[in-house]
Amino acid sequence: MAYKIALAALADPTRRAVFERLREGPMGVGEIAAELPVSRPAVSQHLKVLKDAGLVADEARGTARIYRIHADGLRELRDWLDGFWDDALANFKAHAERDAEGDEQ
Amino acid sequence: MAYKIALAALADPTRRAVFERLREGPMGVGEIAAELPVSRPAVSQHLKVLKDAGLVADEARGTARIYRIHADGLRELRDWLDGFWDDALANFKAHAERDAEGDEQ
DNA sequence: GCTTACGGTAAGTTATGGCTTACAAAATAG
DNA sequence: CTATTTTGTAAGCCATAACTTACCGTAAGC
Repeated sequence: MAYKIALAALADPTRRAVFERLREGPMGVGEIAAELPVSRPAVSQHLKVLKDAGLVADEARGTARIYRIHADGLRELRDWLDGFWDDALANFKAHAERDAEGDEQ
Repeated sequence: MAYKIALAALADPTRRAVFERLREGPMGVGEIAAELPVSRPAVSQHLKVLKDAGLVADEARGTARIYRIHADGLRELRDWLDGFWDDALANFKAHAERDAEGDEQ
């Protein structure tokens, strides 16, 4: 069910840039915003969405708030995608076999 | 690069419903729209987006046009997601080790 | 030939959401 | 205790995009 929220969260380019920034490791909000073409509040709003999607986790560190990539949201997205992957392969196989049958007739 | 388009395509609930409808197998536009709460032109527009994302493929069948799930878009999305998955695990592991170090001091 | 069925496209409307500026809250420094 | 740093939140603006109705093209059937 949460894969829907994760998909919506990762669809926005800026939000995806925030997410990819955390690939380098955990860091604070200002640090993320420093190399992005949007304001710090915008980054804060994006992080809220990513957190609700289970894609990032945060931790208080003094007055700062350190964000890092969280695996839960990624797992839900991966599981949903794998289901489609299997269906797509089965679908392709069935389609190929149906075509082969048609050729024989 | 195309995973971005695939993400944006699958973010919309209605478009995802169209896509999931094709899980049952290839079918025409009207057949898809029949059990969805939107008009047939809306479905047609969604299918165009899904096709541009490499998520579906179409085939002329008389006056009808049969759509089916296409594996290419799914593969790009899966590959991108797997990269994040690996990084997230490494990130988690490094974080856990750093915490353990901190406890020993 | 004309009609019917099926689908793509155009134009216009409306709602969603991403961005900015301004402000408030909380923890550290001095 | 005051000032500074860091972040979250509110209000408002504006662009995007999802949907509808209306129309056009195309293939089959009588």
